Amino acid sequence: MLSDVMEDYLKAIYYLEREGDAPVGTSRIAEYLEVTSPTVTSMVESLADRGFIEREKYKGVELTDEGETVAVEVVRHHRLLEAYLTEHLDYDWSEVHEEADALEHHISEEFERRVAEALGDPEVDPHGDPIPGADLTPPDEGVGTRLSEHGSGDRVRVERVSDRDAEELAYLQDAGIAPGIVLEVTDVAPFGMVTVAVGDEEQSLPETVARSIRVTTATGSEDRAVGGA
Amino acid sequence: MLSDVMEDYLKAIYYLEREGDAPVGTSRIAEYLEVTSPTVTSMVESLADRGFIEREKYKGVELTDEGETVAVEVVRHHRLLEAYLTEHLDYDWSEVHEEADALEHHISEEFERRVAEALGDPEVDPHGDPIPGADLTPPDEGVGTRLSEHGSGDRVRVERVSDRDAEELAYLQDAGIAPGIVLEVTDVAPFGMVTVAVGDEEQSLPETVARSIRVTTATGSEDRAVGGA
DNA sequence: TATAAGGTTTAGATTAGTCTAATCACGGGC
DNA sequence: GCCCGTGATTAGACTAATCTAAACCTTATA
Repeated sequence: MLSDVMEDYLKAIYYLEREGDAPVGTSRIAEYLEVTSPTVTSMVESLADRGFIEREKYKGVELTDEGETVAVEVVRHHRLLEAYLTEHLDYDWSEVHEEADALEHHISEEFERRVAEALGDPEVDPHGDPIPGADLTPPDEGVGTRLSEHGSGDRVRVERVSDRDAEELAYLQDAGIAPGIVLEVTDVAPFGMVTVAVGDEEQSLPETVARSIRVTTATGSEDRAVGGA
Repeated sequence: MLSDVMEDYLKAIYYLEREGDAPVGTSRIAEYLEVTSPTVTSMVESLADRGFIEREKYKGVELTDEGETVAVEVVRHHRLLEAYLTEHLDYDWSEVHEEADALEHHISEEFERRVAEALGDPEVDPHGDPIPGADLTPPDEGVGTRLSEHGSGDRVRVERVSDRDAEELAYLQDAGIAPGIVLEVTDVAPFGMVTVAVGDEEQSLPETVARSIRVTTATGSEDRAVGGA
């Protein structure tokens, strides 16, 4: 069996492959998981020995198909749990991430199945992240465009926000920005600061935050500032 | 923080204190947790150092108040999970134990609270085991008497069955024996083999199984072979 | 093209949890 | 009251995951 820690490394590599360039370097993994580089080096050696990643020394790593399947299963667990906690245990979408992180390694196939069934096999979790299907095909993680790529006057619908940072999530929730919400970019200032109109309110978002929000162009029929599923 | 493993040791000592004589010896813990005696010795040293147990060398161990509180919290998690899985995720009462064992160490206070609320703060889990309250006062684990102590003609109501052995549980479920069921002892054979009438069926139970079933004397008003909550 | 900077790996140590083999303690029976 | 068996502990080793400090590649640039 695979340890929790190994699963965490595979999940991290999965995210990092999709977020930046491949191959994924030691220090990016180290930063993401909050461990030191030598720790990552020794861990990726084991993962390569066990066939979950391809590794080229001094270059970086890439998931093999087998490693990707493991990562996708953990991601499926995570996102199903986020959806379940929100839908059936009255959690707020901004606070489910940590709970899901703790539980994702410890649920059985049976549990996964029953939770998926209770939810009616949803396609996305409360943050708008796609939930991989039971066949563990990697989902398309790149829906829409980054809010940071838009300019003044664009009306967009929020598709997806990052679930990783609790502080950021609390801020977004407070600002009324969530998946399904339609907003309009009113200004882009130096350093990428983006100002958006959400309903009657204006909010300014630092570039890092705007980059982590994925949006699609809003059609005229959609209501401003009204959330959807 | 306390590791999963340490929590498992405290939970094991909690059960063993209530099941047999105190203090609890090394080999009983070793057998219960399926590890070797030297492993237990070294682990109980750490637990004693950290104040969770009193230890007397060559004699055995006993939980301190602090250790007992930790054990009771884990037990609360376990039993709430068993109840939740049965009630809300359509699990069968005979198959929830392992899932609860895996999850009990990883749920937050918040999760515990929300699950308890969703269930309406139940007093017992699906096996009839008492669920400790949020204040973590140790519950009375000794309800009723053991089925093995009864003789021919006794009509009793099943209060509680052990949740530890999946095979035994499957057998009992198949035999129609569950908490709430009323049955009548029709025979006690050598080696403690107990024969009981459950509805129209007769079932013979080995002594070890009969000892793990706790019952109370059935009053006339109760229906035979009809389960209750 | 030589070198310095930045990232990566090696070396060596630490902690937690486990094991086997060997030694030790305690209590019952002669 | 001694001896022996059962159970407990000590001794020593191993694996997984982590760290710090030091040595090592790679690459960009001067």
